[in-house]
Amino acid sequence: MTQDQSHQSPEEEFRLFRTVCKEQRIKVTPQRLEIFRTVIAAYDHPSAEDVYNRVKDRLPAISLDTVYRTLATFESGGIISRVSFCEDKTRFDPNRKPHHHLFCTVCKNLTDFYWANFDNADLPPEIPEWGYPETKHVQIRGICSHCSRERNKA
Amino acid sequence: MTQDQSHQSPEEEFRLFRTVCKEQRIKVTPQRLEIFRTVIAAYDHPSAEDVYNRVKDRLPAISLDTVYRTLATFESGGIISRVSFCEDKTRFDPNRKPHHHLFCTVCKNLTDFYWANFDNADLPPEIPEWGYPETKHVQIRGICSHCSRERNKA
DNA sequence: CCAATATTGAGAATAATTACTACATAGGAT
DNA sequence: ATCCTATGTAGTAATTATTCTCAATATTGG
Repeated sequence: MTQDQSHQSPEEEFRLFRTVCKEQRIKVTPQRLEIFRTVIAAYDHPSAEDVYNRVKDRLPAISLDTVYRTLATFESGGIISRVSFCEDKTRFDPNRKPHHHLFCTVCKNLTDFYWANFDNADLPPEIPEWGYPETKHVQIRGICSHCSRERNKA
Repeated sequence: MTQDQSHQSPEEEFRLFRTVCKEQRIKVTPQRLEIFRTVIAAYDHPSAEDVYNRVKDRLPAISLDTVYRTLATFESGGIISRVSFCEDKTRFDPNRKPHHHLFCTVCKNLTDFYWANFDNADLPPEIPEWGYPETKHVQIRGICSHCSRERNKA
């Protein structure tokens, strides 16, 4: 619902990016910077190809593979996460706060939501038996209000 | 955890299958019967290719495409569901009870679990604003006890 | 500034899934 | 029970997302 990605000045953004690169021990390259900017500012859970198309405006020579590789790097550094339950492509998510997902099966839009009660709830007793959970996510699929209205028109 | 797929006699299985086909208005074919049997009895969330390999023992001429199409048919008829958040292939799930998933990121095994408290909990108030939910699932990723033990040996 | 090393772009490769087509078959009408 | 037609099937080819290879290039610690 609320999607308050941090929109900061280019200088701040660049400083943040340098810090991140230092932490992850990866080199600062123009490609990575643009991908970082793009994905951090994205509100719509873009796919790798979406990111590629947006970045191409500023770096026309960039390759799709670089985007894939960079997103994977950012993912393993914990800067973004990967959402793969949508029907087709993998999509990327810069939201670092604990959150959950609403997926509209008609327009394929993905929306974040927060649910503190769930986050704090005790897991069922069989989980510790199973092993060691690292992440827990709720995924709600349905039809968003917009698509539902469109559908009722027809 | 507990995976009590109904293991019934072949005759019962066949009767059930005929009923299902009648309901869905699809033809009874040997291919569909074998796929039905296989997937209903599966305890491990098989991929389309897994199902294909199992069915081939009984129907050596079957094509992978038929398996894909049949699984899609069964899915739209609500007989099985599709789990696509695993890293690679889509996997299929014959469990019709409300349930959730544990995914081991090491061995890629997928385990069902039940959580009535979650199923009955009220959703956060922003959901009705968003639209009309149809399904809600919890997905827990982590390391299962078995893999954790293996890892500690090394 | 330079050398060591990581990263990139281009195109090819891989893997999962779907489309197409000609033939076969199930099952309702007769 | 048999015929007819819609539907399903196998085989092959296409598509789509993603990853690999490798030579050329860029980055950064010293």
